[in-house]
Amino acid sequence: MKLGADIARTAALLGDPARANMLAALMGGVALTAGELAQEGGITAQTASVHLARLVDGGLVTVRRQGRHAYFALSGPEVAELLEDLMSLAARTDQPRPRPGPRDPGLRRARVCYDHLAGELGVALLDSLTGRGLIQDHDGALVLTPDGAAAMRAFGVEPVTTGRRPLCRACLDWSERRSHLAGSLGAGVLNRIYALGWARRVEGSRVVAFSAPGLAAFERAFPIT
Amino acid sequence: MKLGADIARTAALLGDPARANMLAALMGGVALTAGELAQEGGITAQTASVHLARLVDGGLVTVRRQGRHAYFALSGPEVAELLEDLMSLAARTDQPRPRPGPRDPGLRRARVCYDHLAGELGVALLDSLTGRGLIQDHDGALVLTPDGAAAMRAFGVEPVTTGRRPLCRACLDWSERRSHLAGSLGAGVLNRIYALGWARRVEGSRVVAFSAPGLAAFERAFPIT
DNA sequence: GGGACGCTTCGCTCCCGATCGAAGCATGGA
DNA sequence: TCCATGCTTCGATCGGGAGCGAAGCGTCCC
Repeated sequence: MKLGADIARTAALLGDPARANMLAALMGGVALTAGELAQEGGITAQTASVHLARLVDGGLVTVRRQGRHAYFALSGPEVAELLEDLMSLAARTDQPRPRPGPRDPGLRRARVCYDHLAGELGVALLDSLTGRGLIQDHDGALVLTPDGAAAMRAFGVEPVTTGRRPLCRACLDWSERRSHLAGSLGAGVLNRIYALGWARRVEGSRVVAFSAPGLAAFERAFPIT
Repeated sequence: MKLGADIARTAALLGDPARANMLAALMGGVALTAGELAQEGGITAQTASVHLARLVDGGLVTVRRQGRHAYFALSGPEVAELLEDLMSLAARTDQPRPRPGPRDPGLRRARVCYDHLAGELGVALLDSLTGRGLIQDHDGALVLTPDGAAAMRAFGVEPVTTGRRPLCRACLDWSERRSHLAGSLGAGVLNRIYALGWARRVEGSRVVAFSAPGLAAFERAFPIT
């Protein structure tokens, strides 16, 4: 049975703490340079270089070289989802839970999960959409209703499915233990939130910082019924 | 950023070839003894014992001791899905594809994916259900229609959602590169197929062997439209 | 009870790979 | 042109853990 070798080769890439930390940092969705990732992993630049080469070789990460910098990013949403699943499973597993979620209140409140909104506000977003019948939740399978498509267009997001990526997808929120909205629609909503100026990314962190009026507008647009 | 440590700890468990092979063997859905798993992993009993203890400790595998035997099984469908995702990602990654799927024709034809049907027939099953409007596929999110629920009851499967597990779920078929039906409904259908005597498990393998009349009945029950 | 069998624990060896210092090699700016 | 910066390659060290032989321990069967 050589079947497990494929699993092992990929899983081993995720099994090193330094690499896992670098990948976790990349879940912010932005590309980072080798130096930044070395710092994230708590290792020197030489070591990081070797690790990153292996991640690229394994297809988990893509690299784009610009001048004397090398920018690394996750190779796609599937990788981010795999990492999220691993975190979920690891959290479920730890009976003596050493860390019931991010300690940082900002991270718990609203953060980026690859390219969509996670945390309390991410869960609230999906709750609002399902509560108003704009998205139907069939046992974890999310379906955008016609009303929902109209509402999304009114909000400024065109509900189109890009490539093989699902339009809606339930992503288990690692801190909230409930689902938030992923998929291309989730990415579109977050982009729209940026475009409307309701929130912005905090430099060097996964935190999404809402302004006071932005938060009010968000709660008006996605009320909890 | 100690966040990656959780990922690494769990992923490292999957990153060893011997452990990965044992887990792959457990994807057949049946519990196996430590000795059988040692053989699957290509290692001695002592080494397997250590590996299995770590898998149990990591929450990926459960153990049930009966007499002088110890039966091991995956701790749940999430683990099987994680393994399937890893295989998918590894297959996508390998540009010079050394193995475009299982070489065994029986495995390609019909096999067990934890507790539901995979392979050509598994894909055909879902194709039939979606083609006849019994299941709607919204970008990978599967929804059983009222007609579908009636058809399932007529077939002898009660479409109930058990616990937190989704009723329908699209599971990317590793050999076919298309989706087949997972979730509790997928498990129910396979159980019904066994109960009807259409097919049976091949001892010590993931192959599901259909009898000639069983295959004919299957194709009559789930016709390709 | 005695022996066979299955799993686990102990002790030891050995190898892979993670790590870093130092050097090499590009790019960009002065 | 010369230096600073960022990334990569080379060489060497070192530790964790995978592996097995041997022994221990519980269970089943005669």
